[in-house]
Amino acid sequence: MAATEISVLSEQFTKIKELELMPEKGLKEEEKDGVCREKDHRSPSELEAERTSGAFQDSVLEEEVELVLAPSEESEKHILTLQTVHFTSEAVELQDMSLLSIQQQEGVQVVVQQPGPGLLWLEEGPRQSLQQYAAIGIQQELYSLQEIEVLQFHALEENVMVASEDSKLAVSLAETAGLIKLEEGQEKNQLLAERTKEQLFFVETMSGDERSDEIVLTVSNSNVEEQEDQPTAGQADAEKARSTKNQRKTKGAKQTFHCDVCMFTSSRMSSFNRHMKTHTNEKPHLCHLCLKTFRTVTLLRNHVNTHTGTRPYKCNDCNMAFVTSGELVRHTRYKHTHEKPFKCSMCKYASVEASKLKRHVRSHTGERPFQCCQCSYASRDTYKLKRHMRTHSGVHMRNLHAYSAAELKCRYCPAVFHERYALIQHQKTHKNEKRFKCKHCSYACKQERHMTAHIRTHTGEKPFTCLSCNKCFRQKQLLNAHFRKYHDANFVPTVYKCSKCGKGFSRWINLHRHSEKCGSGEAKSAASGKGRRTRKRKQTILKEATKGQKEAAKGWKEAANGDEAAAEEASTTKGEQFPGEMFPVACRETTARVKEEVDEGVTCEMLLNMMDK
DNA sequence: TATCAGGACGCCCTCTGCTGGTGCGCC
DNA sequence: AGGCGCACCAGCAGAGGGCGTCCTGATA
Repeated sequence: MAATEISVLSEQFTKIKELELMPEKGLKEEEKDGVCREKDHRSPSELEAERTSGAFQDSVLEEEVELVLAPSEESEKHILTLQTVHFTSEAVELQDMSLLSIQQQEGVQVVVQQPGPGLLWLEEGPRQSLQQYAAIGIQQELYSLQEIEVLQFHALEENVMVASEDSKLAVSLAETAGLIKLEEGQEKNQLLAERTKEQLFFVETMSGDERSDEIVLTVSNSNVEEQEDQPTAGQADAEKARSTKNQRKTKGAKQTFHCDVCMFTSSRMSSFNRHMKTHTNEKPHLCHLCLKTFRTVTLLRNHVNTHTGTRPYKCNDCNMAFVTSGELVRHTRYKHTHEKPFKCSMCKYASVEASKLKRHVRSHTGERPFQCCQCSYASRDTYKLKRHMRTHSGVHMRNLHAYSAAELKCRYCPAVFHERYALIQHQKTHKNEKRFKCKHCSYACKQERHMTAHIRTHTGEKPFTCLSCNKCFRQKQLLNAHFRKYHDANFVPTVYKCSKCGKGFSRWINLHRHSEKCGSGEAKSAASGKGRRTRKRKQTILKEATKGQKEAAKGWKEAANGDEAAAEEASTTKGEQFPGEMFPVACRETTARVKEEVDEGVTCEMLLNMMDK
């Protein structure tokens, strides 16, 4: 193949600094957000740059350009990074040059159009001159970008004859890269190889082909001085943010702008520009009430509304009001319409918000992405991890005991603190208030559920009935403990065993009491064993329970078969065989539950298994 | 360019279940 | 005195509801 001859012309030259492209299938090196980038494929050493070295004089890298080529509508994106350089020489030869025009916006964004096949120029003013032309190559040997699997770029040191291996370009480069030479006369665009700083960059595109006839370039506004100076962190972010990878598709098609900092893409320049501001710390809008700053006027306005209490969006169904319309819509769904558009595919759960469904799904998958850094605990959402972290006091110390210049106000009273821990402790004094007071006695407690349970000591209500033995309890946890102990064959009780005499105790405190007199240290073991009286009693209960289970199961089975009357009769009459007046009620409820589950496909065998447990 | 509508994320809360400790009274 | 059941309580964790805030697509 013949080497590419480069004709370079302008004072300002746009150099292809780096090429990143999405290759054909199977060549992907990295794929993110639909963009696959080919990285760092260097040229072979024998590349010979036959170029217009004289045209390159004192070139200076000035602007960085990134180019995305869109060979097809939606699929692959070819990304180039260009840099503009300046040339003192105005010796320009335009023959064999392809032309690209660049519309520079605010010195940052550049969109490339293609009036001609290959030359690229900057459209900085109303009048274009050769000095503004940036060269992108051309020559006789042309290659289709679509067929380039590996692109390699070399910079040619200006005014230096091709001598180094690095500057031996094009042909072998192309060969190595798998370029396929196009026949002369085939319609094509070509960005030409360019020579500067011992690197020659080139990229070739096809023209007359919808796959390549539109290109978008973005030029950063960085300059040599900025590059030499160490920018501040914010500046660095901003500069990085300005470096984008853009894409322009076929005529009339949408452009896509890619953020180089995050995975954001947008087809709108305005949205893109607005997004880029999120990568800077620029917050020009100041709240005159608290001096807090905001990125946008809208955010400031919403914030000021929190000061003034202005909540323009009022709920028609209740007295709630909100700052934004979205809040009102969401509130309406939660409180009034109960519309839950996000439905779980694995259960009946539905939620108002997508994030809630996402969180819920983790209960199915078991995913626990939030790992505690101090123990093996992992949670399914951030809040639980945060709540868990309170159990690690060292974290606790750093977060809670640092001095806070800002006043930390108690949410329940006017008290103010400067230490978060003090605030929390103070607020606990409010929370620890025993707000629930019994109207029958002097008992008071902090939790309503405890008061509910306490009230039952006055009313005698025992709403929790054992389905197996009909024993009633005031608290569900007591019923559960009872059921495990006497009706669950798989239940293995914890036994606290005296290490001296071997006697077992069901509770540690009893062992402790015993050990004080026995002279042994208390030991905890899982050995079995109960008092004789207890064992005998348990055996009796189990015997009765087994009988009751069989009868009840019969009723359930009949219920499962659709014979509600028989089920009712079985559940009630058989239940009367056992002491306690609540069994029939409980059994009826159970029968109803069973029927509901039968409707969902639970088999009789499953029910019997449930009963056994 | 400003604004609206809606999504995404995070925070905080409640409800609930479970476990374990403690104290008391009865057998 | 030992054994046991019950009542009460604290603490942790699972699940989900509700809302504040920020961001973005669409549009006037």
